[in-house]
Amino acid sequence: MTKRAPKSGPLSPSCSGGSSRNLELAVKSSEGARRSTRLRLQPLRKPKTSPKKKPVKLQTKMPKKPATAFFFFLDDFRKQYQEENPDVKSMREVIGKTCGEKWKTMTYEEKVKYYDIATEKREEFHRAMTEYTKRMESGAHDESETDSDYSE
DNA sequence: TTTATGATTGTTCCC
DNA sequence: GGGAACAATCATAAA
Repeated sequence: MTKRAPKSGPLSPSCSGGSSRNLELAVKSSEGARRSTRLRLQPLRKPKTSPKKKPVKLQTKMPKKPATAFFFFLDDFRKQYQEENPDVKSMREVIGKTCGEKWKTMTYEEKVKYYDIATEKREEFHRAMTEYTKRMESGAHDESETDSDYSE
């Protein structure tokens, strides 16, 4: 267990009239950006034999994957938890489980604001990736560029 | 000093 | 369709 949970849909967007539009948008935009993302998400993937951790910086210019709704909730939850439990230092052990459990008990209406944020971020991510892909195809993937990025 | 670990769910991609 | 990787965070451990 503890592996990745089966793909249980993040609640049907049609369940609520709240920001279902955003969710629809996300679906549409992802469909369009899918091809583009594939171009640059490929190098993002590490070989299966690689350790679990991220390669730190494969391509600094590459936009990172946007956080999911759960992650935005996690961020909120973490701050709140820190305020309520300033003595608890082993947050990494508690937050994950506690937040996960609470997430499951939350209603769609409670979650929808986080889905909203995640959707916006995802759209930004897709736009950034489209731009990035264009630059790559234009031959703008200069190594010195990634380096100079630091020396701004 | 630097990097990996763990714990969670959602999203995305490849096979 | 399903499996796998990666996204954030951060105290702690290990190299």
